[in-house]
Order: sequence, then structure tokens, then C-alpha cells
Amino acid sequence: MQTIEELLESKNIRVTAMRLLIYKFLAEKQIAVTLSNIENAFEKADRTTLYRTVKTFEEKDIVHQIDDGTGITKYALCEKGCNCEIETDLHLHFHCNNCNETVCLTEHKIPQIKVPDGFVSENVNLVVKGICDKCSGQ
Amino acid sequence: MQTIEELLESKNIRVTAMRLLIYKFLAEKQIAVTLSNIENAFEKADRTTLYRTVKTFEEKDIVHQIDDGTGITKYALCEKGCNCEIETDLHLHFHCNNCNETVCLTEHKIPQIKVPDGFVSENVNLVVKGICDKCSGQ
DNA sequence: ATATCAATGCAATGGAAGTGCAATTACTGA
DNA sequence: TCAGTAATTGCACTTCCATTGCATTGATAT
Repeated sequence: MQTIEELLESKNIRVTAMRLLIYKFLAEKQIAVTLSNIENAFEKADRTTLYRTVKTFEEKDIVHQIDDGTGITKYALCEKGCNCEIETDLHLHFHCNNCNETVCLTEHKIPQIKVPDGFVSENVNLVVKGICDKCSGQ
Repeated sequence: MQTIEELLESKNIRVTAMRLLIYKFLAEKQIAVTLSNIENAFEKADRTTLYRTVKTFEEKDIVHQIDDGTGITKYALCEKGCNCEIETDLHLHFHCNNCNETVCLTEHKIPQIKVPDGFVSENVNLVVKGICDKCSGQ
């Protein structure tokens, strides 16, 4: 079990107070968050800082971007099952039409997508929309 | 074979010159287009008109929206294989990283996506990125 | 013909993404 | 320790797309 500091250093990211806080925030959230979500959580910090921090995390493969069709980019920490570095990684995300939250279903297996002849598949973005377990459960 | 006028009327859309032109433009394109694409094609018309026309088409299930991850909403005419009205419709789109064009692969069969217990799938958005047939062929 | 409602055009707004630059903070090596 | 360097942060600003309000034009029905 490595600390957040060690993790950041292992990815060649300088450890700052801001980055630790943002990392913890993302780690606590089980869902993908927008930049505004982060802004609301850190009102004292500047948008730009938050923006660039997330971008840095993204570049270093600590965070991946999610495009769930709401038009607003969301971000989530990469988990064990998440192989963002790999071009052919299949991102599976679930967007709840009720609570509007997006979760990563990294552990969920996805069948191989076949494309017509002549097309070369490099990356797949798959967003399932519906009702999440929390909203359907009650 | 019904005319465009008949099609629009059958969907309760008033027939106007503008709408006919925009419909024809979308029909000629084999790819999904952005609002700017349409704007460039109709420089005499106002953005708002084009925007609202497409939105009207969308509401009446003549056009569907595509979110291919470029951050810009694209639109395409619904084809035979496209059942946008149906909640469980599966949108499969291919985005070419080379020419930046997005095509609808409506005829392509997709395996059923399974979601974990408690999740209810209503809609699936699937975007495959890579190299399209035109770009890979040469 | 005219009253009515929809469609269009113009202007403006809002939100998210991104950039330049100055100020600040963290690291490095003497 | 302290200066020097490089990276990070904050502020201001810009750009782009999406969207709305309102006045005007155009179409439809009685």
C-alpha cells in the first residue's frame, strides 16, 4: 500500500498540497466528476489550478476523461482495472438519467466490438445510460 | 418513396424552404455534421435558424445527436436501421482520428451490453475511434 | 382579408475550455 | 543556508459552442 505522495512521485508528478487535496477528493468520489464539481469543492482555489491539475493527472495516467454525453467532460481516477495507457482500452461508463451521476464500471467485461472492413479500431468509448443501482434499488 | 415534403408533414413539421434545404444537406452527407458545418454551407442563413431547425428535426426523430468525444455535438439523419425513438436503441458511431469525420454504422450488429445487478440499461452510446475505411484504404 | 401562430433573424447571454503572464512556491546545488 | 532555477498557482482574458429573448417576417385558417 503506497501513499498518495509515493504514487504521485512514481508518476513524476510533483507533490503539492493542492494536488494531494484534489487526489483525495477524486479518490473519495466513487463517481466521475466535472470540473465544476471540483471547483465547488475547492472554492478557495482558482479554476485554472484545478483545471491544470486534472490535466496533469490525465497526462500522467492517474485520471481519465469521460465523455458521457452530457456535453461536459468528466474525470475519474484510474483504478486497477483501468488501462488508460493502452490504446485499445475499453472505457465502460454508466450514466444515470435519474441522479445524473456517472460511474466507471472498470471490472465489467465488454465483448469485442467488430467494425466493418477497412475500419481500424483504436479506441472505444462506451456509455450506458439508464438507472443506476442506487436509484433503482429503492 | 415519399418526398421530403411528405416526410416532414408526416412528422408534423411545417415545410419551409429552409428546412428542405437543411434536410437535403444532411441527406447528401454520409457523415455526421456539426452546426458549424451547416453554418458554412448556409452562410446566408442565421445560426439560430439552423440551430433550431436541427433541434426541431431532433425532437421529431428525423435527426439524432452524436457525441463522438470531440466535444462538439454532431448531427445525422436517422436511417432505416436507426431507431432513435426506441429507448433501447444502440447508437454505433465511428470517429476517424485522421480525417476527423464521424460516420454512423447503423447496419452493424452489436452484442448486447450487460450491466451489473441493480443497473437498468435504457440507452447505449458507443463510439469507436480509429482510422476509417477511406483513410486506411490508401 | 385578417387574425393567429409558427418560423426566422438579430442581439445578447452563459458556460466550459483554454492561454498568457506575473507572482508564488518548491526543488537544486553550491 | 542561500541563491538560482524551474514548476506551480492565481488572475485576467479570450474563444468557442450552445442557448434564449424579442422583434419581424412568413404561412395558415376562418
